[in-house]
Amino acid sequence: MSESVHPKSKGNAAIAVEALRQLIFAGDLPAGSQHLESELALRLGMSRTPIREACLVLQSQGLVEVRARKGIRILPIAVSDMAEIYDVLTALESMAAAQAASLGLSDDDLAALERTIADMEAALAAMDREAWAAADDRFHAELVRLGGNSRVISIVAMMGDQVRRAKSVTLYMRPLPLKSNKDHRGVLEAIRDQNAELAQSIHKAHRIAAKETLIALLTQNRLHTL
Amino acid sequence: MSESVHPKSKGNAAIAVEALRQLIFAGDLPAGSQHLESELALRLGMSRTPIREACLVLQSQGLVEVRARKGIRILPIAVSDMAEIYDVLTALESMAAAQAASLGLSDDDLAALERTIADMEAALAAMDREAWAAADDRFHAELVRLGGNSRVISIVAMMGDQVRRAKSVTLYMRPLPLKSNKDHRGVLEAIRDQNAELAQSIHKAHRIAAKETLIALLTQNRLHTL
DNA sequence: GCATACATTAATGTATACGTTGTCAAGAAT
DNA sequence: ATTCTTGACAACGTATACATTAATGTATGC
Repeated sequence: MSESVHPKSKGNAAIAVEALRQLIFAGDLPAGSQHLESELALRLGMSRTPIREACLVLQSQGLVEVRARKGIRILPIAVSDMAEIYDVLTALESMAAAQAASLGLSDDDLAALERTIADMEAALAAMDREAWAAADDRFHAELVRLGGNSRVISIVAMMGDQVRRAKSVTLYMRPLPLKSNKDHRGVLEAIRDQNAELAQSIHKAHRIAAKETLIALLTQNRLHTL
Repeated sequence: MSESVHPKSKGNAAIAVEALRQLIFAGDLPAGSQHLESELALRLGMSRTPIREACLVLQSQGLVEVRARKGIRILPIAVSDMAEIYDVLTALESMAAAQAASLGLSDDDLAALERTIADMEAALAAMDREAWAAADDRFHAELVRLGGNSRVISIVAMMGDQVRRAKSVTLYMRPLPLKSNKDHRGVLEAIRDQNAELAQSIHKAHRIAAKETLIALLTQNRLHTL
């Protein structure tokens, strides 16, 4: 018996996690809004049990807060939260860059990273901001992957989800980040040269600049919460 | 019906999280062992529902792994895991030290940190390893608290739980860490002097040394998993 | 008129029953 | 003898019914 073509092997709880994440990112569940378990259960066409489990997962990822008898609250992201997140990313990614450099990676290992940079350059040339942001995300994810620390990878992945919300808001507010790619290439070269110190310092400076740019944009535009 | 005298205000799920954590740390649920939900439910005198939720929480904290139809598996901590954890702690705590230094904290704010150092010195004088380890934990927790980044605080708290397991094993293998306190005092002084760079570099070196000591002990004693 | 105490109610937390699915073993076929 | 098939079982995943609890509204007393 052919099952459906879709891999149904995911349980309803996993589906709920994905669906709720989508709803949050799409703005269907606005930041600060509160929702009852039964409401979400009805909306997703399943019972409360998988909804509860999904909310626990999302809570552990810092996206929502479950409060007894007050419903599930979509956590707003304040400017101070973005500052905290960027600081964590700065520390962990810089370390990952240094460790990647000291691993003596082959050009083959670095191919994926190089491709993300090429993609960013192509996106810049086409002035395609969405494509640039997507490639930039891949660059950071690939960088920590090369670092080889699985805990860093998962922490960065989680926070990356939250950063995406803020970046999507500010994406069309700022000039095209032409300078940014110089940093990316610099990090790549330093890793290729096994220069850990340089890789770390370039990436750290890059992240700090990105943080200040983002925070300046958010405060200037009175975007206190996202 | 007087139920128990215990404060019932915590839900059963929260109780289960705490109880399971205790069982894991006490070794009643050995690393690598697998346990059915119904077994744990019976053992803690509650139904499967709060047990399931507790296991999800513990899984998000990296203590266990839930595998369908295979039971809850207590994750063993390999030496490579400890290396990863220490690297993360090094990066985040060093940043916290730097940020604490740049905040211009008053002596009052630093009192708690200073007390943990005093406690460590007292424990060393009494050659009380357990007390020293407890005070050392408090030192690191207090340091990141002063850093003021709530995400760093929670990440460090989570990983601290896992480090405790490894430290308890090696606690009586190594010489008393007499040199360690020089570092702690150095970090405190640097924070008081608002010397961010110095605070960061001292703490970073301290953590790297601690990592190498621990890993050397674990490998020498063939403790591949904990 | 205001405050306090109590009743109501609505939403979460928990238990349990049921469906679903992977595992494991026993048996047959090659 | 080994391997493949098949079927029963056992554990999880989900739904639902129930208990618990906190918030809200109402009534009463001061």
